[in-house]
Amino acid sequence: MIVKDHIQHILKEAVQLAMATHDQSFIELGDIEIEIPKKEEHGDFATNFALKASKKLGVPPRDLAQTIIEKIQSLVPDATLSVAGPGFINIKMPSSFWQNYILDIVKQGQSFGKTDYGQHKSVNIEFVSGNPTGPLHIGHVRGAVIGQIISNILEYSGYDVTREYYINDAGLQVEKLARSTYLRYREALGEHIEDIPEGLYPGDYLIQVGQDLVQKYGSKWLDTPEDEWIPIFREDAISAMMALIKKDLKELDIYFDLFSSEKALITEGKVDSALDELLKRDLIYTGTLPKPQSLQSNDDWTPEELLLFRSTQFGDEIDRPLKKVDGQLTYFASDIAYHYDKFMRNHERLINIWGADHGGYIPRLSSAVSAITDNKCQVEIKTCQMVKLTRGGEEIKMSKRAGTFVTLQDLIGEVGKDVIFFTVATKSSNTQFNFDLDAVTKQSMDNPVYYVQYAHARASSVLRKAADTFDIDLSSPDYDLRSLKDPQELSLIRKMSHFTHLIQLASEKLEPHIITDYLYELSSSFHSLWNSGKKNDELRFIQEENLENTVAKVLLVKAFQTVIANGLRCSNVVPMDTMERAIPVEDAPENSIKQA
RNA sequence: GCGCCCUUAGCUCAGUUGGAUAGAGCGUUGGUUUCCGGAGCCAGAGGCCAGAGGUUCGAAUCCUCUAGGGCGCACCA
Repeated sequence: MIVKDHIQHILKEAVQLAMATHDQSFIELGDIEIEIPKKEEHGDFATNFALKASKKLGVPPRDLAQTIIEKIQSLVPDATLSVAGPGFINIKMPSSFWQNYILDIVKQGQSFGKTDYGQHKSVNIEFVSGNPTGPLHIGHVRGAVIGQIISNILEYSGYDVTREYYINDAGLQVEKLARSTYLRYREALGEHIEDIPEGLYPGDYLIQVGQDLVQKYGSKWLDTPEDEWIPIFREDAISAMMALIKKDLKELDIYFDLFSSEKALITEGKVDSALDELLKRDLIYTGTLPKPQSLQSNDDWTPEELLLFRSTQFGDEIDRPLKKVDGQLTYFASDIAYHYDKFMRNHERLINIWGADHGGYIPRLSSAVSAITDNKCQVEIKTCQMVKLTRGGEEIKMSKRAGTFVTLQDLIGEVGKDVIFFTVATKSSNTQFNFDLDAVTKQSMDNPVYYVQYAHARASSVLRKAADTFDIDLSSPDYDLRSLKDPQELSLIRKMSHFTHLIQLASEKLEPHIITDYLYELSSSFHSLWNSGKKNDELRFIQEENLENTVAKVLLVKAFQTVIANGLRCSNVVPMDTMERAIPVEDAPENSIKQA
């Protein structure tokens, strides 16, 4: 049960009773919103309903609020209610309500926070999808983190989630990969290769692949024509690159349910049949594009006949090509087929996590998906801005051309997976932000993820100590929780209760930072309560002379630990029972990320 | 030139879909160890929410314009 929903239910009933009192026939008043006040003086829950409805009903807001309050009181006799300010209704639940709530949390354990809000709808989420032309790098990190956490959150919210990686293994880029690999192959056979030509992939990671191919084939391909070795080298290089990428993903604790191949889509004829579908709907024609606006008026421009999709019918600026002049399919064409394929696999929601640099591509794809699925499916595309990597205020530039990019491996080596996840997730995905290496390495002690981990470890420590000191049986059905009456304790429980609806909120907005921010705040309340135990013995968790109180406190700590652990798991961070695994500053690895 | 996104404390960012006195961390100033882990806690300073209009009981949030930054604008994926 989500507490907020429960309260909303009660409020709804109270409003209906109040309407009768005011002699109003039913009027459409919209949703009754419950909010959790920022200030605790404003109670556990609040609603602005009276403010919103007063005009329609012709009753002053405070009067209306008073009537509603009386009705709520009759439904929940032991709640404390008040009218505040211009007409807010503040609701404060009795201590016993919160005390009993921790039993719910402890009982649910790892399931606490899960709901069936998503009704087991099938969601497909596609993310990372880096080209199979090299290892993952800093440009992929945000999509990886956001996609993975959103997947976790959606699962918690009761969706059936399929994590999918789309491999762009057709087209020009993988051909360039094949050519680059061929050069490394010749190099491994003793030939001196000056420089990897402009436009090919110069990265060192292909050296090993070249050597492996010599092991596999010997000098067999040295003097053969291009069209014989290209397919071989393409396949072998792609699988080598995917092995690298999968290794990167494994280190981030990201596992995909499915890797889909663009090439397979084409060879299986799925692209052709998707285009047929669009043709049936009269959305494809052969025509010419207008002159691009980015060209100057005196630039050369020869219009060409192309196969086009009528994306202008859906608000796009121009119609978009499905085939190139030479008759080859465009990436767009196979992307339509790919999304159609996902739809045909019975996914009800299609989510894509993209870099902001693909923003211009959204209108054409979403219009194509709407068209081909007859509006049964709307693709949801979440873009995230690039992460700017800085050290000491200086930006670390990357250049694919020069091969000077920061790999994900470098980043993991320097700051660790948990730090990456938490740091990236804490920012809302559509803002630009600086990932400052100094801030997360030199001062790693102050890093938010350790703060949260420390709270979890502290809770674990209390539970260990309690088990050593007392023989506590937490399975006994009767607890006296009345000693949990301090405002700090009740406030902590209240915050724990927010977890479930924040998971839902995060799953609606597709925003991981809602969870990581929450974990930080919850941890802060716990650390604060802990320290209050220094001054006030009654707040100490373990009270050697008072078993009854200790049991209550231990349950509180257990509940707290449960919520933090669940939240960390959502954030793809493994909860720690001790802090030993954290990297001390002096043992941190040497800086492997150099200024370009 | 056109389109999308962004602008909140010195720095990095929140702000519960229009609510109550705009909040955290870092940095800074001061305090805090008899103790279940001090990687913690408590207090202070720091704001014209980029700027100007508008919408209404009420705006950081919605609309218009302006300034600054990011991204995109051919058949490359």
